Amino acid sequence: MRLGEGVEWAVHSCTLLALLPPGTALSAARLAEFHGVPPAYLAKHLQQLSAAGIVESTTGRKGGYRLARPPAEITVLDVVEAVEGRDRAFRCTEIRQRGPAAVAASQYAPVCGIARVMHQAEAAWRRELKAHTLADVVEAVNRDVPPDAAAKAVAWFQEVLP
Amino acid sequence: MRLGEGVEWAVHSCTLLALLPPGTALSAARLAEFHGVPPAYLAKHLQQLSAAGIVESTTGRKGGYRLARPPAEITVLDVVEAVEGRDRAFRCTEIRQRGPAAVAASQYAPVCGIARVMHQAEAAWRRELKAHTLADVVEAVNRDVPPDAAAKAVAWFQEVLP
DNA sequence: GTCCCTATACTCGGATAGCAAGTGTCCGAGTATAGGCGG
DNA sequence: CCGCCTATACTCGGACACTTGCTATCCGAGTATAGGGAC
Repeated sequence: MRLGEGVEWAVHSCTLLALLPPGTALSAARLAEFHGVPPAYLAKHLQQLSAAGIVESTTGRKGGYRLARPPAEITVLDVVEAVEGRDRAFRCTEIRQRGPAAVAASQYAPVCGIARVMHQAEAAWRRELKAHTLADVVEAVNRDVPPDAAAKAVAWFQEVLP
Repeated sequence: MRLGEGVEWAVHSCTLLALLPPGTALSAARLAEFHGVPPAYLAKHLQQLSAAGIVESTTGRKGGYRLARPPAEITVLDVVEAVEGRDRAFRCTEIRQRGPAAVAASQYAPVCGIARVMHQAEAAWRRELKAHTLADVVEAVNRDVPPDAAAKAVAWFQEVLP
């Protein structure tokens, strides 16, 4: 099981967007520059966040991305699902209904006992991600970020913002 | 995020092996036949289970696979990790230490706040899988399996076992 | 009848192709801006 | 000096290659078995 790099980039980008002053926006190129990742590829994931309604995009000269809702109303699960999709990681192919012991489909219980366990585990994973909002993440980052890095970030903000 | 089909096959196969009379074994070909899956590919995953010490293999004419431990001492997590690997799904690439706000590596907190959330969620997933043993799965399957399918399975057992 | 030997058939294990999805990149359509021009 | 218009530069969005890992398969090494033969 593997999560794509885009998940990490998306959560970091949303965290940065949460720190933006109201009324301002950051372009995909700026976000990529700040995180040291390929601009074109990050743009792809920002499009997914935009399609999911998590960020809003404004085109034109001073355009860019900004959060579509307050950070406290965006969960980490929202961001992860926007990038990684809403499909389940474990896909039951109903192999219990195949082979020499198979009977009519109507005879089987609605969900396979094995799939039930896997789905319970995934539900726990989602529940944990849903319990943390972007506001929580911002708070944690503000508490852990090195003072020097924070100062550099503020300087960079003042440089790139109008 | 996607789990490979092998996970489903492996758990089902282990469940079937848990129902075997002591002293008997099932070959990869028989397991594949019972589940209606490609024999050669299932064999690959059975090899992984064998390497992980979950099943034991005996070669030769009446050889095959059998559980290496009692079903109550094998968790679903053991099986999943054997097939899917023990690596974390979320891999933190430390992008917080890149870009214009980067400072010396020693300044940063040991784990990124974002990675911590992702790891907590994965820990919840693992905890849930670890809470269910093969014995639990066998019990659930015994409760849910259609009576006709159980009868067919017993007949198939008597046909293929010596 | 019993024991031993050999040939066999079946087993696992690793090495080998094919394909889908994630990864990475590019260019075109559209828009708010900035400057110049006219009034 | 003020307002309008146009050209510009910058933005997003979707369409196009490439690499990694999952999917699928095959063949070779090794062994317990089953049968036959000798004693």
